[in-house]
Amino acid sequence: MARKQGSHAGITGPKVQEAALRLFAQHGFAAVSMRQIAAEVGVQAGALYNYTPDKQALLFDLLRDHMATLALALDQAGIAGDPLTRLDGFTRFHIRFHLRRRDAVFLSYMELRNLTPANFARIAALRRAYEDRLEAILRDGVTTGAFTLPDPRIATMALIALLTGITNWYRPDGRLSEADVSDTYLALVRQTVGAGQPAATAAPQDVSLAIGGLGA
Amino acid sequence: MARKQGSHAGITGPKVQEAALRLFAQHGFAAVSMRQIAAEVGVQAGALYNYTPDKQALLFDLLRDHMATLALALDQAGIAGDPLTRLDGFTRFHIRFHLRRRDAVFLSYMELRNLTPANFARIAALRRAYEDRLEAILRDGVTTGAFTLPDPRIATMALIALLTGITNWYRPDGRLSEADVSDTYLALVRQTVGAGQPAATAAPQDVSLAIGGLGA
DNA sequence: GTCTATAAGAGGATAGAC
DNA sequence: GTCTATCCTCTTATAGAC
Repeated sequence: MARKQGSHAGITGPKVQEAALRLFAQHGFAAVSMRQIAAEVGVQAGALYNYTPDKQALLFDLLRDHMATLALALDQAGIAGDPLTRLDGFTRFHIRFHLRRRDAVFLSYMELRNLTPANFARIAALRRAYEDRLEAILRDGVTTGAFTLPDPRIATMALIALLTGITNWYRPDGRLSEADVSDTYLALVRQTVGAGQPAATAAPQDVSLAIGGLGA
Repeated sequence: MARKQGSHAGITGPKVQEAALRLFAQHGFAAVSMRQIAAEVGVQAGALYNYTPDKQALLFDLLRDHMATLALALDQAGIAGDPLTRLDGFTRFHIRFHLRRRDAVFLSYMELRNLTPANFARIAALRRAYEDRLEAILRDGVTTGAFTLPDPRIATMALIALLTGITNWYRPDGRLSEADVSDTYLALVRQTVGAGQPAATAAPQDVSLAIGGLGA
């Protein structure tokens, strides 16, 4: 939609998107000029308008593409099974996807305010649809008794914030690999939903082993 | 005495801070002009420079004041006792403080990139000190066996993200009161740290009694 | 598709009157 | 302490050459 119909967008189009994404995330939408983006791409400012009607549309396209990619990737992640298995799958998927798209993640939280109301509504609906995928898992888990949660909707928002917050501190060159982080958060998420180790119900089980196979 | 307009030394300064905070949070630092702030305060743009050397310093002061207020308020919250009690106190404090200062919270996460490196380092140190207060609680809880956590530092970051994320969705006129939210998150946080119900600290003790003092 | 040139204005910050 | 006026730079977006 940002692209003129019938343009033979070769390599410049994608480069514009990539440069805009990086610069908007780094400095903020309003702080980045079209000249800066053009310089990053290696063209003059005027040439950018072959790829976007204006700066606003450039931002909206980035956010919409991010949310669409997220939904598609979740579909393709093949998350199925009992609630705990699906929760594990969602957790790993979310961490992996978001750690690899930190610029887009930051933008999609930060620059919503620069969207028109109509465009904001479209992005918010896409985000809500994603949240609902997690909420469905949590509700199923509560129904089957696998999870203990006071309010599945609140737990959904809490978990997404908890997971997405990784992008605020994780550094690829830090002490932890992505796999380390993913494993650690998997355990935290299980505890958060009350599935801990086979959890509060499991503590007695562990002990029962210690005292001579009384249970389990 | 023969002043063209009234001079309001005592009142204009705070009004500048308030207007800047609101506008920066709403539109972004770079998107707000000094003229906009001045209009909000009710003075001309030039007059703002009686209160700040430049726009940058205005932002830094807002963030530094926010972090200083946070640290002071935490000191005054009188959080003490066993780890679970202190965790509960921290949770309630954090939610209450952050829900009442949403603009400053948003700013302090989103506009760090607009600080000079030196100023960024100062704000980051203040934030780190706050995080460390929670981390100390978690480490104590792990030591006493009250909490079960794979990595207290990661759990700290996870909990702060989980709690601060409330500001992304909570609306004072929504279905939940601040007390509702606080209660629900209290339960979630306890589960997250592996303390389950308040009785979770007691569960191991009960068991240890059952098996003859083998446990803690 | 990209360039140069330019329109039309908004931006931060300062000077000096009062 | 606030005003008006101003400097100079940077901004988005367009026009028309190639």
